[in-house]
Amino acid sequence: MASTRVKTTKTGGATQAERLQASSLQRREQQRENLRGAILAAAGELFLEQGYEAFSMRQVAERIGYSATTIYRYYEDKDDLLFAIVHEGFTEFQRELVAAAESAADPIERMVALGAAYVRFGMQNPVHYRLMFMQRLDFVFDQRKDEQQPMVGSFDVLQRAVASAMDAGAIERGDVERHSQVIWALVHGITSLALANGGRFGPDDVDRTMEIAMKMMVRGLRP
Amino acid sequence: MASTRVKTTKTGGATQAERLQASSLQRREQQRENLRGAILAAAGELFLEQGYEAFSMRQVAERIGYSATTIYRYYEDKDDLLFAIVHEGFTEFQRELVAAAESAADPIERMVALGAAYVRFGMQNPVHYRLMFMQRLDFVFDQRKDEQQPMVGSFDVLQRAVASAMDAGAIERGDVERHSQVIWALVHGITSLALANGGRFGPDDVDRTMEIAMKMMVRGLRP
Amino acid sequence: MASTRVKTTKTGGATQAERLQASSLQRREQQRENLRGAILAAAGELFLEQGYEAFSMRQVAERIGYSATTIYRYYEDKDDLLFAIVHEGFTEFQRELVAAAESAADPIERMVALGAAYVRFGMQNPVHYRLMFMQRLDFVFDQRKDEQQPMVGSFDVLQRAVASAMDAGAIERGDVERHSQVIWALVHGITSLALANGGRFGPDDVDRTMEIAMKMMVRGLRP
Amino acid sequence: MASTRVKTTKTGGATQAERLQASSLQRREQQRENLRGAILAAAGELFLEQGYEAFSMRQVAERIGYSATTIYRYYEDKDDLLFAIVHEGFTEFQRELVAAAESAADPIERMVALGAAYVRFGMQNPVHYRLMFMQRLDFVFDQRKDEQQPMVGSFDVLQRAVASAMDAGAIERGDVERHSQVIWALVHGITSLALANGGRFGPDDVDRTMEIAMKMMVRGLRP
DNA sequence: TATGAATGAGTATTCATTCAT
DNA sequence: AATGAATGAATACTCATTCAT
Repeated sequence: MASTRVKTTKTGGATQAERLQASSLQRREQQRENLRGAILAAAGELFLEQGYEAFSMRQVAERIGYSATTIYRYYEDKDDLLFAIVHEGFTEFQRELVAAAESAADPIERMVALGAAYVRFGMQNPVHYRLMFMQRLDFVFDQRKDEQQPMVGSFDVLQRAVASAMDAGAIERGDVERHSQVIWALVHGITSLALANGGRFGPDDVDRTMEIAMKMMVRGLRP
Repeated sequence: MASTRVKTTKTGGATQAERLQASSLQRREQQRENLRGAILAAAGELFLEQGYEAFSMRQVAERIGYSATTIYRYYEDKDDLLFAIVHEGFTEFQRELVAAAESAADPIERMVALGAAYVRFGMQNPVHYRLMFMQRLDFVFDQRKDEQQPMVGSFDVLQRAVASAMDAGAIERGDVERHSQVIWALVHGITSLALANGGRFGPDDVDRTMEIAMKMMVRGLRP
Repeated sequence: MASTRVKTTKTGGATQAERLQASSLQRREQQRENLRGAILAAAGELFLEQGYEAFSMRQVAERIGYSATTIYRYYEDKDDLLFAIVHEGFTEFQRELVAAAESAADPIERMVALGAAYVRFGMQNPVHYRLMFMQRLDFVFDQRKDEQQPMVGSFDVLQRAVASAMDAGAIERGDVERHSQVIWALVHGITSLALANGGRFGPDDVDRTMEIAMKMMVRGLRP
Repeated sequence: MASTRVKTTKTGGATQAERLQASSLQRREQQRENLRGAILAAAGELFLEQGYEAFSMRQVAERIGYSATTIYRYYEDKDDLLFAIVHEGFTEFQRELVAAAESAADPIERMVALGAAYVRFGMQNPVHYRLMFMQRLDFVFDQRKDEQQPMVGSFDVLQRAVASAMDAGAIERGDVERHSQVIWALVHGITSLALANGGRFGPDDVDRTMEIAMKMMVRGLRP
């Protein structure tokens, strides 16, 4: 019935019909984004609780109280939904890396800050990290998806830091991409081992390990 | 016997039951006593061919020509069997690390040799590496399971190398375990990124990346 | 508009809804009035490409860039749409039979020409033939649906040829309808076996078989 | 418990254990064949009631009161089960053709008897006929399955009849296989049209049509 | 006139595991 | 020591169709 429509607006301007249509469209868009978001959120939760293997479309559907079919209106298939989670994760990841990069003016300090931010993200979002960097690393390198590519963007942040450190003479000159890979490998290694080690590898352990690692990195790359 | 009847009534594509019956004849050649070993071997092969997700008890059973039930006599459940594969992988891994460690007298060279051996193992046994270090890293730290612990043993090899390098004054003194972790993290990071990157990360790339990494490590840890 | 937002948040593989939206722009070119015709054409194509089992309303809708719901405005349900395809097929079928009938003045030659045209139609429109004469033969005899009945019309062409052959004394007198049925059965049998046999029954085989069949028919019906 | 075992046998001869094992095996075989048969029967019924499209593994399972999974112990997949139905049909079909062939000594009469038997089978087993000759004609020509091939066997019966009619000079000499195809096409055409026509094509109609068809065939092939 | 949203029912198939023998 | 039988639960995904707007 029209009752719901009346609620939304009532003031002058355009034709009533036009206003109705416009707001109706907007509402639909809103609803669509809402549900899309709700699915994503539910998927994230489920994934967090049950892990990669147990994650299933049906359970996501049940969690939001919609039929399983409905999900397919919003996400093409399971991979598409998982990809969305990964995408979300990388967006946040990139944000944190950028913030870290901006937090330090000194090239060396910036690199260290980036390393710390990387590991911190992993420790604070273990489920996402696992999905992003361990279970579905294929998404990261899969160019076909995602034009904005926060995956690549994240790596770029690191690469730029390395490049400017080289420019500043803070570290020895060399292949920027490859040096970045080495640093990435180092922090990724620490993070994934820490995550796997679960209980026995507390925040303190990570900090102390990182201290050694960063020191090694800085001294090892010095000109 | 009635058994032939079954064959005649049903032709063409074989039923599960029939496939079992057929392979049952073939299997007598196989050792009876070390059926446990045969299962493990078959499981390893299957795992290598199909990967973690596709690995299934039924297929292992079919491969050795025993009923699925039989496997449960030798391995408690799927995880138990997977653990055995991991264990086997670590045994080989340890062997290669030990060989690498023995190949070099100089403490620094030994550490570099260990790093190279680590990465080489990953590149040459990608399926096992993924299982051991990425998919089921939990096994590594799961003390309850393994008494001989080649997992821990492998790490010890590294730790000893680090310790003796410190003793020899080749690298700065410090917490041996933690330094070892950093090195492990570095090579693990490189290996897992290389594996994930699949096509775009050929042997040459790995070599070049390792060159930088090892150089950074050596210089970074120098007293 | 918010519509662009949808596009940006979600990238890569398109959702159902998005694919619809995209093709919706494209479709304006299409005729509005004879949307019914456009649907039919798309359905025909799809059916031809995918076959009976894979044919689905959703895919038809997607192909013309309208929502699935829209189709239901023009066709009651799936069967109704399929019936329309069959109807179309029979219209063409009748056209070809009529042409064949008119191509020969001699009564016997005309019957042979009809037989040849029948089989040719089947070989050249295998998908439609299967639908019309094998999968949904029920449509042919379903009086309720069609008023113009090109199905019946096609049969009439044959019946008239038989009748005039009888009148001319070219074939023995007898029950026209029944004689026509026999001839229809003969050519239908040949066509359907040829279609089913797929690869092994090439055009040459059909020709040679038809030669025998037509000769048998002609001699068998001679007064 | 042993109680069930005791029931089976109790008389002398071999070791008790041996006897037990033997009868136990036999019983199992029996049971296996029973269930296999029960599935096939249920599948046939279901198929008969619901038709090809609606036929599903789940429903077959439900009908016999077993879990869906169980069926897969006896039939590899849906096609395998359908094939079994077809096979069963062709076995009966061949039996009836052979009986018809043996019922007549005269070559011409034999051919007519075969034609009649063919059509009769179709009219009396419409569902099987449809599956065998219309829906899954691919099974008939699919060499890979079924070594005994009652499909091919059935056709051989006809071919032999044609060959001996030629030898006896009852029909004109010519390509046996092709002549057989024509005859097959004729009776298949009649049968499938009769089946499709459903109500309006009663047994009498079929008889009268066949009368004309057979007469045409006999006269048309006469030397 | 057209549509977006939603659904319920259904599909074949696979899996790890248990149990009585 | 080994097995055949059986199962329950689960999976992703597709379809025709309805309804309010």
